[in-house]
Formats: sequence, C-alpha cells, structure tokens
Amino acid sequence: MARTPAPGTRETILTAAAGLFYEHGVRAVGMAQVVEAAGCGKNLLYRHFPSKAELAAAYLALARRERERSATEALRWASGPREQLIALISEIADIVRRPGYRGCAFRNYLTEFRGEDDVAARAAKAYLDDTRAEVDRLVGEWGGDGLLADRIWLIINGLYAGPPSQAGVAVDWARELIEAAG
Amino acid sequence: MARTPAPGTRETILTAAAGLFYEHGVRAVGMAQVVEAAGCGKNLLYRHFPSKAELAAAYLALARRERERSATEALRWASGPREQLIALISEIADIVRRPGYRGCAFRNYLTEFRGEDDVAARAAKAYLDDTRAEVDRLVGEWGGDGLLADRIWLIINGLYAGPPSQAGVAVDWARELIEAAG
DNA sequence: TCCATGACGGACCGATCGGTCCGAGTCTAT
DNA sequence: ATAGACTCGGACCGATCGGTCCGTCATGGA
Repeated sequence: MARTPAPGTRETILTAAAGLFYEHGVRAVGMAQVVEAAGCGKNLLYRHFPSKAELAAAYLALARRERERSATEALRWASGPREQLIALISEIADIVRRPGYRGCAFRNYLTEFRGEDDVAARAAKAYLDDTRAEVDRLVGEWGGDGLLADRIWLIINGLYAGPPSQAGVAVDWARELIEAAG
Repeated sequence: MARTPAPGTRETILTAAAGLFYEHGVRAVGMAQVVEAAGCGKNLLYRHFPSKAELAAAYLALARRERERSATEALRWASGPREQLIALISEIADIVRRPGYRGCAFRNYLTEFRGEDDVAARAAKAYLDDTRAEVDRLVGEWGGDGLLADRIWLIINGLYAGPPSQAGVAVDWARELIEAAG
C-alpha cells in the first residue's frame, strides 16, 4: 500500500563505491565520500551494505564478476587451451593499458589490508588461487608441465605490477613460451 | 649547560616505525602505535619527524639504504655484469623467502597512496626508476638488448608479487635467460 | 485523496586520527 | 648544588572515521 523501493539503488551505490575504492584504495575512501558519489542518503547505503567491510567485499565480488565476464568474452574465440591462455594474458594486457588502470583490485586490497583476514581478504585470495588454478588447468590440458605454469604465472604477476608500456613484452613472451612448448 | 640529547633516539623511533609500516602498511598504523612501539613520548617523535608524511618518507629512505646495502653486499663476489644481475635477482629471492616478508616496501607504498604525489611517493618512484635503470645498465654492459632488460624487469616484478614458493622459479629462469643470451 | 512507506539530508554518536602542549621528573654542565 | 635542557606520559585540540538516528519530504497504492 505504499512506495516500492527503487530498483537499481544497490547497483548505483556499489558502482560508485567500486570506482572510488579502485581509484584511491579502500582505506583512503570514507563512507561519506561513497554516499556523496552515489548521490544517496547515508541511511540507504547502510541498508544495502551493513558495514564498510561488507561494502568492500561486495566491491571485490563485483570486480570478480566483471573480470570473469571479460575473461570469458576474450576466451570465446580462442580454440584450444594454448590459444585460450594467450587470449587470457593479452586480455590482461589490455586492462593494464587501459587509461585509469590502477593495478589489480585483488592484489591491491591484499596489500592495503595485509595480514588481516576479513571476508574481502579471503575473497581476494580465493580469486587469485582460482586464477592460478585456471592457469594450471589450461597448461595441463595440452601437456605443459608445472614449470611452464609457474613461469606463466610469474609473467601474469609481473604484468599486473609493471608499467603499461611493458604489457606488450609480457604478452609476446608468453606467446613465444607457449608456442615453443607446443 | 644542560642535558645532551640522547644519541640514538632518531634511529630507535625510525626502526620501530619502519617495522610497523612495513608489516601493516603506513595508512593502517597510527602515530600513537609508533610512539608506543618506540617507547618514547609523543613530543619526542614529533621533534625528530615533524609529520607522519615525513616519517613515512624517512621509512622509505631507510628501506632504500638497507636495500642498497644488502644489494652491494650480494654483488661483492659477483664478477661481471651477468653474474651481478643473477646475484641481484637471487638476492631479491632471498628477501622474498624470508619469514615476515610483506612485499616490496616501495611498491606497497605506491599501492597504498596511489594517485598521490607526496615526498614519500616520489622517493618510492625514484627507487623503482633507479633500480630499473640499474638493470638496464647491467644488461647493456655485456651487450644485452632492451628486450632482455624488459623481460628481466618483468621477472623481478613478478618475483616481488608472487608467492615465496615461486622465487626459485624466477631465479632459475633469469639465470637461464641471461646465460643463454651470453 | 490519503496514508504508509522509501528516501534524503544532516544531526549526532563514540572512537580514533594527526598533531600540540603542558606538568612533572631526570640528567648534566657549570 | 642548582639551573636549565631533555624526556616522558598524558591531557587536549579539531577533524574525520564508521555507524546510527530522526525529521522531512516525495511517492505510489488503495
């Protein structure tokens, strides 16, 4: 008999928070800034996300969803595990080169909250573990050994850390590595 | 005609602050915790370091001094640029494997304060630029090309980011790479 | 039309932040 | 011995933190 809740509110708030968290870091951004960026009342924010920790966890969950969406999109036209691996790495390189790139959201969070073990930190670790397992799976699918997987993971880590200008080097090297091991 | 200032105070405070900053992050540590860990009065801390930003800058300067000391120590018994490069990387691997390792202090700071441009951030960037230039110099000294330097830098970045269990892979790979290019 | 509900802005809370200041005690040069 | 610099613990400051609450207004269903 009354008003219905606005439908997209949660997404609006989460998007605004995610932008701020990614750009400046979770610790550096206060809830007041999130409210201001979302253009809603503080009340509404806390109805959807009961604490900053849960908002941060939702931020990482959103980042993971976006990450997996664009990864599966990149893997769509790759046939076979080798091409998929190359596509995955070159897609990461695209992200690194994108203007406004501020590093890997999950690695950044684990650096900001190093030593802590809250929900978001566990989610970040889980994402990294899963991605590493995905690399292992793809490498193993065409007979590559553990050393190759380790080296590719090393390249991926360096790719995220390094300057965008070196992204091409990482992709080329990974491709060379993968094709040579075929 | 009065008391002389205690000699080692500044180092004591800085050491305590550096330990906390490195373990938990600069943003996560308050000045009260620094005072408590240093075992001194708050006003003494502020006499030696007029602000938290300057304390953070001093922390990075100390990290750089330690870093360069142990690097030159590692390079002492290496003859020729190739051996020096390998020694440098395996020394980084030793650091990564050390218990209590929490990542590269400079990369961590730039992640925590991303987008900001204070004294400490500039010092961190300068350290990374200088280290990268050192790699370029060592590679160029024995005729290696820019691509090789890029790849070694990629390995170093991945080495700092990756799990300690993969440090050996990075060192072996770098050695293989360097010796093959000889 | 009317009222129940959703949403907003902002006051407000205790805690903590970085930073200042002061009183009391301690040590040393004269 | 005594004065003056040094140091400590802690009170204190304004600002901001995360989080709660309330008064008011907008809105949509009955």
